[in-house]
Amino acid sequence: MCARIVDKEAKRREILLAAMHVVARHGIGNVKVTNIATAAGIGKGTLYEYFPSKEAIYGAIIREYLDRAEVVAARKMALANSPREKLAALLSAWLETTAEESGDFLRLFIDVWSEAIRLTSPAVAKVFDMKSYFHEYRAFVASILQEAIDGGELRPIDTMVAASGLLAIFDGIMLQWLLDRDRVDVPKTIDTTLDIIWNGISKK
Amino acid sequence: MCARIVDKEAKRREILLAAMHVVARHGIGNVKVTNIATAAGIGKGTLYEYFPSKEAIYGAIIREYLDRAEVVAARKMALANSPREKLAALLSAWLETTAEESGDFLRLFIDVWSEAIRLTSPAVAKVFDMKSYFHEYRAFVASILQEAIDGGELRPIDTMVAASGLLAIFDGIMLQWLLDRDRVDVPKTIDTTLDIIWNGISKK
Amino acid sequence: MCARIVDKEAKRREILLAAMHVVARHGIGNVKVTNIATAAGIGKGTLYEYFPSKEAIYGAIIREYLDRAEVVAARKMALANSPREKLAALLSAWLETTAEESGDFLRLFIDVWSEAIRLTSPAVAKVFDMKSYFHEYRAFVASILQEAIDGGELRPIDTMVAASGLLAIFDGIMLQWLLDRDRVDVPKTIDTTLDIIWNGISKK
Amino acid sequence: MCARIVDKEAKRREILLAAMHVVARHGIGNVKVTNIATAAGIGKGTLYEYFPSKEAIYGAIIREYLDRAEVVAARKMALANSPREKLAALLSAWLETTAEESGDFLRLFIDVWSEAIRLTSPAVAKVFDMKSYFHEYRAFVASILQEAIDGGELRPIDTMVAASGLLAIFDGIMLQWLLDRDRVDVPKTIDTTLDIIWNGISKK
DNA sequence: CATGAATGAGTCTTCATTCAT
DNA sequence: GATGAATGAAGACTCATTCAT
Repeated sequence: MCARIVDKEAKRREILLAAMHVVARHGIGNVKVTNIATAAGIGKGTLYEYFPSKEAIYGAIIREYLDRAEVVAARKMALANSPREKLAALLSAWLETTAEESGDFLRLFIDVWSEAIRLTSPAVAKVFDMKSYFHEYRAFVASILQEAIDGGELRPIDTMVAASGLLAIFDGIMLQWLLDRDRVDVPKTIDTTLDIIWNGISKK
Repeated sequence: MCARIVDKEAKRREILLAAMHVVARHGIGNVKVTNIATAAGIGKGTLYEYFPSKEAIYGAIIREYLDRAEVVAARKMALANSPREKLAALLSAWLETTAEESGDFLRLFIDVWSEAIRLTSPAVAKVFDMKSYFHEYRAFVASILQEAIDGGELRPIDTMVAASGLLAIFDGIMLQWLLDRDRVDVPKTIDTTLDIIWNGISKK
Repeated sequence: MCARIVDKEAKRREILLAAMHVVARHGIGNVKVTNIATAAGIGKGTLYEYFPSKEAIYGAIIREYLDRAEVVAARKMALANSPREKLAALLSAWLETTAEESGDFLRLFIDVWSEAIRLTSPAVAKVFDMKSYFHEYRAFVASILQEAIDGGELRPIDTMVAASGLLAIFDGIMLQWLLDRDRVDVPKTIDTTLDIIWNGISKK
Repeated sequence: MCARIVDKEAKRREILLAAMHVVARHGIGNVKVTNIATAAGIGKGTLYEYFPSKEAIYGAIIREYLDRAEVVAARKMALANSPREKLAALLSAWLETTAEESGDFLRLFIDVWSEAIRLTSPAVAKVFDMKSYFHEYRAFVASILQEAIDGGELRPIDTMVAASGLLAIFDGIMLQWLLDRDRVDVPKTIDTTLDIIWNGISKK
């Protein structure tokens, strides 16, 4: 008696975006389904028409967050002309995505990690395999480094290890920013550190 | 004057250690007081004889974790003869502390960060000011770098930024290890990365 | 827009009435939320959809009790033609209200006082200021006495003091009834006592 | 191994007095056994050497409170020369007892009533039968009135009813005082009301 | 399709009582 | 006799999920 034609997929996305905002603002541990429903402008029950559980929403949020970063990265990397620029593109893509919404997604960042670590959550695990995801990511960064080594730009090093270090820089700085937004100049820190590292492994 | 004799301080510590294990294993968000009590081999009510609340236990855990790292760091740094060695001492102190207890404290690591971020929790905030703590830590690392610069070993750089980068690398690597213990070789990664960085900012 | 239709206000009242019975029967200090929920024929959680806390229920009960008395009193006083009748109307209004529900509210009576005293309970205090309430009540009774004095029916006395005495008699008799329902004939006691008092302050 | 010779009865009384203070100060519902033990300067466990339960302490407190009033009343009544004076002696005895300890026992008063009403508490019921107690008290007051009637001082009335009214005055005024200590002048109110009543039932 | 009222399992916390020393 | 550490039953409250409308 209350029918309404709706593009399920579009609405699902709408809800997801609302959920992202709520999670970003309140932290993944403090979000109630009511908050999300209200933010999405729908009833609590409707939420369960689009997501099987709260956990599933979390999974989708993480997925979305990572997807966004990937899209931005792809766009930026398309414009990069050297391995050095590619790396900078990659890191700044993450930075931008995380800094979106005036930094509210920053909270999401740590929560992504929290969830990533607790592999106990099956609903999140179902969405995708974080472990593999990050491993592949590391391998990708390593391949960029390898490219630079092959090009004679960098001296031969363990690329996987260096890749870890590089990604670590980003992750770690995000953490610091999260804790103390006023005192950490993220772009500058990333830039300087990347410079240092690049210099450290450059051939000459 | 003839009551059961108990070293309250010792028992408190015992409970704390049990709690650390439980938190490390289950994650700070999934711990129930019952778990802790059971792990400590005591009744639920007894817990409250030693800690005013669950939150207070969390605060004490974080305090303990950081204290341990500090003690180890102090010991290691006493043996260091150069800024380079001091830095290595510092980083490996964190590494060791985090890796203690067959790696269970690793999980604690991310939870420390999680808690650090949710400044909403007053019981934890009361224990100490995380923000200041990490700022001072960064300043300390910066002073080591400055020492190296003054000694002519490193070229002049923004030491605070470089300190951020260094700590970030460490934190980030921990995160990666946390996610994928098998594929990330932490000591090697830290060592290699530190090498790279040192090389990157060395004078020559 | 097609949810279960419920008159929240009506249901709230329904729950309140159930709560009143439970409190009247068990005494305000021995009531568990489960009792109230069961009595109201709802789940524990549902209670909290209508009242923010147990304390708030108490506040609402007290409010309800006093409101009832006031309504009855207003009705009765509208029919009173003399100060003497007004007083009788007032006292019997309290009597009737308290004796309602086959005397169960009698117990409520003492609990109202108990709660009134423990001003520590903010949830109850928020509902209304007991102190002022009873002061105004006393003043109202005093004004009736003053009316009788002005009309030459009573000799001049300290009306506030006499009002205190009058209300005290009523309260005290209720207490006695509460303790020993069989041996205290409330209407008769009130009537006789009011007669005595009126006689005691009548001009002639 | 920790023997100590103690006059059990004296110590029991000591504890009781401490308990009275605590209950008077905090209200019967907010007292913890720890409070009482601390106030009595003994350990929690020791309490149970002298009283079988918390409830039993309450019973003893009520008993003590009533006993005190009785002692004072007996002393005062011995000096009274007329029924009128006897009644005044009786009421003022209660007043003084209740007003003891700068009014802290006032709280005890309402709690005595509360307990009296909840005949559910067997531990208190065991100490004495409140119902009979108050009935006998009423009968005693009635006998004083009868004496005055016999003496030709008062006109013949239902003495039990009048006794109820008289006691009610005291109880009710205590309640009012409890609620609003500043605005109720207890001695004056009792005096005035007694005057009124006496006048109301005096022969001429 | 949409809803939000209803729910009860699950939490933290309190505190009277016990009992080993 | 004295103690206070230990306890667990009990109670207020939360919230993800369901389902009647």
